[in-house]
Amino acid sequence: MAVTLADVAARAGVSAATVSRVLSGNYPVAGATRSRVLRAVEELEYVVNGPASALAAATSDLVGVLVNDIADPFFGIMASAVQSEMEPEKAGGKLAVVCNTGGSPERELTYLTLLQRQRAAAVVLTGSAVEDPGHTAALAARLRRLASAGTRVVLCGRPPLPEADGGAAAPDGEDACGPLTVAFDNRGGARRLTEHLLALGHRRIGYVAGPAERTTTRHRLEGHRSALADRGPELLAAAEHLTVHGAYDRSSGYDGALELLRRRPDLTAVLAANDTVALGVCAALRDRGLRIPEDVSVAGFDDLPFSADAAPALTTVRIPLHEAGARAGRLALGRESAPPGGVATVRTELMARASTAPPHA
Amino acid sequence: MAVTLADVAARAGVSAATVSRVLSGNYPVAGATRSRVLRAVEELEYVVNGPASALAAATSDLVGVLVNDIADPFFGIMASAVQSEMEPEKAGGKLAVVCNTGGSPERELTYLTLLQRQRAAAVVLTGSAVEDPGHTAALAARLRRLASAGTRVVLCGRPPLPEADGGAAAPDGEDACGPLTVAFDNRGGARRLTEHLLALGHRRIGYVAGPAERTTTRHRLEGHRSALADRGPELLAAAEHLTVHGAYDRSSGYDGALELLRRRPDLTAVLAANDTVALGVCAALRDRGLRIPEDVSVAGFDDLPFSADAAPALTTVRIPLHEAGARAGRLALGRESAPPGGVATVRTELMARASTAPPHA
DNA sequence: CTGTTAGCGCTTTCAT
DNA sequence: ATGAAAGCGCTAACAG
Repeated sequence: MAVTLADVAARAGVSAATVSRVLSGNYPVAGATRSRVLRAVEELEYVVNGPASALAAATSDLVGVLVNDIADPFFGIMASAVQSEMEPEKAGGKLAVVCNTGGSPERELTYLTLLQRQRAAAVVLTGSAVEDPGHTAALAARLRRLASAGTRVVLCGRPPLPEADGGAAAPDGEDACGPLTVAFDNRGGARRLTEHLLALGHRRIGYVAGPAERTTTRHRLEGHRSALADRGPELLAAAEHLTVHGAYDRSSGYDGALELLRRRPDLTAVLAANDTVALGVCAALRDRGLRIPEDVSVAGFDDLPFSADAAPALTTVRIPLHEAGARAGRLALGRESAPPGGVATVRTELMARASTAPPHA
Repeated sequence: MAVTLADVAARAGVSAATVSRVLSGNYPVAGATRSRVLRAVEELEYVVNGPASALAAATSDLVGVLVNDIADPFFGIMASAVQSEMEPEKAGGKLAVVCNTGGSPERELTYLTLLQRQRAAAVVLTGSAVEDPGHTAALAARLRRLASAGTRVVLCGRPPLPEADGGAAAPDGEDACGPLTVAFDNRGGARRLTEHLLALGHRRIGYVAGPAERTTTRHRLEGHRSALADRGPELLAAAEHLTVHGAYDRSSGYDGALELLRRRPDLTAVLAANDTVALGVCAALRDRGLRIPEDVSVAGFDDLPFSADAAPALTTVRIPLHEAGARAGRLALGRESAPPGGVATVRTELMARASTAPPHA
């Protein structure tokens, strides 16, 4: 039915092997032959049969990128950065495909199985991990199997897998190093952000956190609290009551801010889990008749494109998402050597803008 | 190296054929045998070799989703809706993978080739098409080849392919119907939006349009102008001077609004290519000291999640992106019958909110 | 530099 | 209901 390698070979008057060599370009072929083959390919509109070549070569050119929420630019930026390294037009180029887990651990596992089934060349897992022991174990097992099947595994924006402690399987000669990781300094960023607020004079700071069970949520919260703790134990003590949890979306920010205001109407600042949440916080404050930053300061996290020109411009913590994604992509392709220890931590940077100011009272 | 079907067969004491039948579930197998096989699969942690099965069966379970900008929720919402119909956990389930073209026609073609190489079960093209004759022809050819190779092709959020007129190839018995299409009523939406502004009393309405060569841009602009034309030729005549083009992003909105203000400082309303652009327009207006909607009304298009609780809430045109994406997904799977004529047009709905009001003067 | 020859792991008639 | 056997289209030694 479809045109095959053999058809091209026949047309060009060469053997199938020669056509294969021309197409993969990793073997010397005479110039004249090569162009004859290329012409036949053109004329026949031949397109390689991916599955057949993957089967024969025992590798495929698929690279999977798992994201928690494909509708969130946080992930979109990373995913597009990963793809930007793939060069799909080139001969050895890979096809980066993004898979949307929706934040569901089961779906994450499902996609990993599917990618293993496709014998993907690499997989990049982006975004925070769920901290459930059962899931962590299942995930680690899956990733180990992927790795041992020759698929490169890279973590981007999530912490390295916890050490496989316990007397499970002894390291059997294999190099037992976990997947390569591009981690974000969420803790340090959150810490500097809170210090910024503290330096401005704020003492009653609300925190609208992300989902409780995710690593990113925990790290940002820890950074926040460590800054508080340094300032005085009473601030830390009050923090629990000034923290609410929600999803990483706008409505959690809205609801969270309202809840915080109910608990402490004299709040002078609100920190949000991320920029999207921060926008929800702003909306709630505004609806309550509070001005930003005159009455309440607000800050986000991530520095997504819309943050800089929100009204007022949002103070936030910049994560170089594009750079991180691109690096993860290069690691996935093996085009960049592994960082020492397998973990690269990317810096985060405080972006102090108009949404934070000294408290009024 | 990896566990194969044969290993499972050996372990279960059956033939490879039986294991295959159990796994694909489309053939009667005795209950006892079946569970024995399943147990062997479990014990061996067997994962099907996708390429091998795709080669043998001449089909794969990949479904490609092409998007213009993966960092834009407009596409993210559609892509996630398409994926939501795939049931990757089920036996016959597909693996939906999204490919980011970045709006580049070449890349669109590249991805289509790659997907054809993978023998994808279906491909869904989302978002506006570039209206370049050369590219349109190349695209149509590619899609035709895909379709003839058994890949289902669905268009979502873009108009049906132009009729292949001219004396090219005669319809040779094949049913010459183009790809299935889920189109948006951009024209009608834009028309109603402009009528809303006109009804409010606005007469000097700026328009920050999208990239000139895209179908979506053209359709929205046409809708806008047809409403203007109905109100009076002088309004239509002024429209040209009140239109600027830019990308579908926030900064084009910002720059576009500034440019419009330069041309007509007495503008009373600005229509934006989409909600993201509208936010940029708002920012520019605010920076110029203009209040929304007291001094200038602003409206967007798409009704993305953030629009409802922007400040002020954005008047816009709602497109049921999720429903559209889901429908495209079902069409791609053949789980829903084709609409009459192969084209389903989804309604758009005016969402009049706080960012539009009668002009002051 | 190019052709020959085996498979890669699975699905699918065709028997039984 | 199950097994045997013939490919699917390509790659990769191995010759020449």
